[in-house]
Formats: sequence, structure tokens, C-alpha cells
Amino acid sequence: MERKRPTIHDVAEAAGVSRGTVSRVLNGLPNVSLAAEVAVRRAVNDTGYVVNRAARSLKTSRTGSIVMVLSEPQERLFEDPNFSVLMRAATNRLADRDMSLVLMIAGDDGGRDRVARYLRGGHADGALLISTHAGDPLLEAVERSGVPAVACGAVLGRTSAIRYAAADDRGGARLITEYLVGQGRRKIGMITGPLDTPGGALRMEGFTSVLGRKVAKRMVVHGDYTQAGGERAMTALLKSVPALDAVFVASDLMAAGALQALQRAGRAVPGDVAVGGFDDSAIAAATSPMLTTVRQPLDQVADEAVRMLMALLDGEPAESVVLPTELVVRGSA
Amino acid sequence: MERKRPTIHDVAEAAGVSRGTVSRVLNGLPNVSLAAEVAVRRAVNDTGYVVNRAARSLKTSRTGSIVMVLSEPQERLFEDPNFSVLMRAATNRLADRDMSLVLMIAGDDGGRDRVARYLRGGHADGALLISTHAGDPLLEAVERSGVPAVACGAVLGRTSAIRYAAADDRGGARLITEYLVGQGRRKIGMITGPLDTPGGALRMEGFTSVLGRKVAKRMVVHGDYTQAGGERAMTALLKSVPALDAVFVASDLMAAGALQALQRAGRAVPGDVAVGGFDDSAIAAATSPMLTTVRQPLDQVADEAVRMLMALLDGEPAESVVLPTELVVRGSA
DNA sequence: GTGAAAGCGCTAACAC
DNA sequence: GTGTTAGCGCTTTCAC
Repeated sequence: MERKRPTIHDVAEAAGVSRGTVSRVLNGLPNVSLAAEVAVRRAVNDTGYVVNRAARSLKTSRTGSIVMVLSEPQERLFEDPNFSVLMRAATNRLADRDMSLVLMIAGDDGGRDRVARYLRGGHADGALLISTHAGDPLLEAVERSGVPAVACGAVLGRTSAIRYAAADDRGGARLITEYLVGQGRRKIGMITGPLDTPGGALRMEGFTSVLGRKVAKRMVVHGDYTQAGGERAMTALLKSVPALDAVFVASDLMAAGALQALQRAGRAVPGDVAVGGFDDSAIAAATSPMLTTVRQPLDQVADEAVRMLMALLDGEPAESVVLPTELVVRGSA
Repeated sequence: MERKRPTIHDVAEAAGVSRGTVSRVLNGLPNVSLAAEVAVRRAVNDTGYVVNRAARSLKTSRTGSIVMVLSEPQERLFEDPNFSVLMRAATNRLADRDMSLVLMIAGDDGGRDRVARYLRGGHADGALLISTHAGDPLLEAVERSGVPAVACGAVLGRTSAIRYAAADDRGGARLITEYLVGQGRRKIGMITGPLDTPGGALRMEGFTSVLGRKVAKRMVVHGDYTQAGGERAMTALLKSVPALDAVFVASDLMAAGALQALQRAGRAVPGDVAVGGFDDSAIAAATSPMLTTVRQPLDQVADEAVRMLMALLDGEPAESVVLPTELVVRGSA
């Protein structure tokens, strides 16, 4: 039973029509009689025919695949719970359209080069960009390639024309900051992410938009999205602002680190210090107390990003979208 | 500047040689003079040539891509910290060989169908299987497709001939169980994963191999790898074995749930009850106390799986490998 | 409404 | 050591 894979030719023969007609049926083009269509569909079934994408692609110069590019340093990706959500949603949305998702990592120059070559080679119809940061050389490389691209997460900096779908980082930060204020907290600090990332810059903007730029300045410490970084930042913040009674931490993972620093310092949470996180990842429910945090609709972000990318592929315009976040109250604040 | 993408023909012309010679240089075949090689490389650079994979694939019927198939119910993947590690490592290893990684999700019948069609269509040179379970219909579909495949994680059941690379689940479970015994614990319970998964069945085997099948039987409760499931299982275990002084939980996420159940029940950890986890994921360092757990070398698992798959593609044999795990002692036991 | 035929860009077999 | 050439399987005019 090791017959060669059937080609469109075999199907045509089995259906008693020409290859052209089979192609028309397969692609849903007009000008096919009902009889022919039925015969072709039957023949496809009987022969077990599956199109050869390479041949189709050679002819149409469309590949049927989208590349998802991660431009995050690898260690961080390693700990990033958001990434797999985006990937899952994107894979499913693309599968709905019979397209596939290729993954590439552009963490260093070599990786970026590979991505650039891949795109210039026309190996993907479009690109989905994950976790780019301000001034990321990848953005320029992608734009130069001419391949349609959409980012998941805001694209920072005025220089890029790349559209994006993102959760409302600014609004989410405002939400939780206002919640802390509403709880009667008066000395509220913040631990940010790296300021060249949207989650770093925009969540800080949300925070300061509530508490004021000036006041907030000495209450803000910068972290790096790792748990150890969160712990260090919390320790530093406690030192500089001993009277602190609340802290908004820009990611759950960092918040877990902050919780540990607070415990070590003998501060009760939320009794002495209330802690707010961001992400609503699995970590948020694993800490003690569980984290009050901000949920990002990441599956919707991916859905929207795919939708926008498909529009772009069809030559239609697509505007960036920002999706609302949601406060999730648990024990830590 | 919107020139058409250069083809091998343009390169040949620029280098003053034939297309055949260019192809030989590109593919590192012998019988090329140094002069010709230099000229071709220069021309490639000058023209910005990138091979057209579709054309190459059409000719060679090799695609240069590997598909990673997730056969996990989607909700679980969502919380699974292991998956992104495997994917990152596999992507990097494949990139080293200039191959790319396509992601597919085979969580339901529709997904499995798509995967089967994809493989039968010859759209990938090989498959990397993630989180298959015993009797998974996907395994049969993959085998029927004739596409070389390797699993990450042991393949359960005698029926499948698919080779795998896995962490030593049994040994890791033994390691931590012996550690608990060595700490003087006498009433040691266990919360397993689903028994049709390797992590479910093998970690339980490791546990019972230390404590004995009979003794262990009433001390074992089954979980589902979720945090809520871990919490429920812990509650049930405490009820049936009130004198419990230690528990080995088959994943960190479930262990986080167990910790919460213990806290609610007023049992001190590790004072009253020692808790051991498995995975050494980010969660393990976020709980309080931090989890004593078993580290799996997942990047090595992916490395090995890719290596085996490449061997298979070259027509060489490949034997399954099991990689040693490591005990990571923190606060919970 | 349908068939015939011309390539898409590449590799590999063959002739020199 | 190098050039020539015949397709790989498909889509898409162009006739009919």
C-alpha cells in the first residue's frame, strides 16, 4: 500500500474532468457545473487527495502561513505566562482559515537576521509580532521586508507604522490604582516593568495619571518582569518609603517576588501593605495571599491581531485596537 | 525600488555561471571550483537572493519544517508552564539547522483531523508530539501518516512504536519520596496527575516503588494538574488520612493548590505537613513557603527530541532516551 | 462551462 | 567542473 500521493491529475482522471476544473472546484471559483463539482468532490474523497502547498505556493506566491515572532530575550519568555495564551489563540484563529503558524525567536542579532531572511524570502504571508520594545531593530527589519505585520501589544515610539492589538495597559493600571486609593491607601508605590516595553511604560502612565506625576516620582521603582527583580525592587521601595501602605506591581510574577520581600520585612499583606498585580496569570492564584490583579483579555488580543492581519492581507486597512481590562479582586488588596 | 525578488537565474547571470552551478554552491555539493563558488556567493550577496522554499520543496518534496503537535486539552495548556520551554528549545535547535517550527493544536477531533491532513499532505518533514496520553487517537493518525515523529514525554501503552525523549518521571518521584522519608516523615500521601499521562502514571510508580504498592494505595489521591484540582485532592486526602505528615504532589501547580488547602485546614508547612512538588516551574518559587520540587531538564528533552527526529529524517535509527531529574530543596519540605 | 498549456523557481541527472 | 534540461504539482489565462 505505498502508493504515491495523488495529485490533482489523479483526481481529474477519477472525476473524468480536466485538471483545470478540479482546481476551480478546489478553490471555489465560478463557472463549474454542479455535476462536475459533485464528481470532483467524490474523486477527492476516493483518492484521499490533499493539495500540495508547495506547488500552490510556487504558483500563487502565497504560503498559507503566518510567522509569529518573539522578540523577547529568551530568559524572559521562559517565565512569561502570557505568551502561550497568545500563541494558542492565534493558532486556533489561523486554523479556522486553514493557515498555519510558524514560530520564530528573534532574541539576538542572529535571530533577527533569520527572521528578516525568512520574510524577504516570502516564506510567510504575514507576521505577528510579540513583545516588541521601543526601538526594537526587528520592527524596522519587518517593515523593510514589506510583509504585512501586526503586533500583539502596543508598539512604542512614533517611528513605526505597524498596527497593533493590545490590552488597555494604561486603563488597567488606572483601574487598580484607583481601587487602592478607594481602599483608603495613602502611600502607594509602584514597581514598573522595563520602560521600553508597553507594559512598562503604559502601566506606569496609568499609575501616574491617577496619583500625579510629581507625587508619584519618588514612589516608583523599576523592575525587569522577573520574580527576583520584583523582590529586589520591593526591598528598595520599602527602604526609601518605609511608610508605604500599598504597591502596584506591573506583573504578577514580580508581585510574587514583592510578596516575599514584604514577608521577609515583616509587613502583613494586605494589613500593612496592599499589593496589586497585573496579568491574572496562574501565579496570581498561587501566592499567599492570592493576588488582586488586572486581567488582560489576551485571547481577544490575539483574535483581533489575526483579524487585522487577515484584513491587511486582503488589502484592506486595519486600525489598531485597545481592549478593556478587568480588575480581579483577591486577597492581597 | 520594487524589483521582483531575484531568482536563482538572476544569481547565475550575475555570477556568470549556470543555474546548476549556483544550486550546487547553495547546497554545498561537490564539484564546484573555488572561483565559481566565490563568484556565486558574491552574486548572492549583491542581489539579495533568498531561496524560494516552495520551489525547492516542490522539487525535493522536503519542506524544511517540523510540526509541533499539542494534544492537550486547551485549558490545560493554558496553565502549563512546561510547554513554552519545550517550544523555545525546539525552535532554537531547528533554527540551527535552518528549519522552522509550525505549531498545531490537536485538542479535539477537528484538530486531529487537521493534523492528519497536514501530515498526509506532506506539509512537514517530521512531527514533534507534546503531551500525548495513553490511547490518544492522535498517535495512530501520526503513525498512519508515515511521517517521522518523536514525542516529548514518554509514550504510554505498548501499542505505539513512536520513540520519545523524556525526563525521568519515575526516578524523580523516587528522589523526592526518598527525600521525604529521609526527613523522618512517616505518613506520606500523594496527589497524582491523570493516570493516562506519563507524568500521572510514572510519578505514581516512582512513589509506590519507594513506599510499597499496598501501603501507598490508601495514601494516593488523583488530581488533574490544575491548581483547583490540587486543592480538592489535598482536602480529600486530609480527610481520609488526618495523621498525614507529608505529601508528594505530581506538579507544582497542583502543589500550590495543596498548599492553600493545608493553610485553610490550619496545618503548618513544613512543620505539620511537608509538601513536595514536581516541575520546578515559576510557580514553585512564588508560593509561600517555596516549593521543594523536582527539576525536569525540559530544554534537554526538546534538544534530544529534535536530535532524534533529525536522525529519523536521515534514515538512521533513534532510541528513546530518559533524562535524569534533580531534587530542588526549598522551604516546603 | 471546460480543456489545453504555459510557466512559478528550483534540483538533479546527464552530457560534455 | 560546468551547462543543459526535464520536470515537481499547481493555478490561470486563453480558446473553444
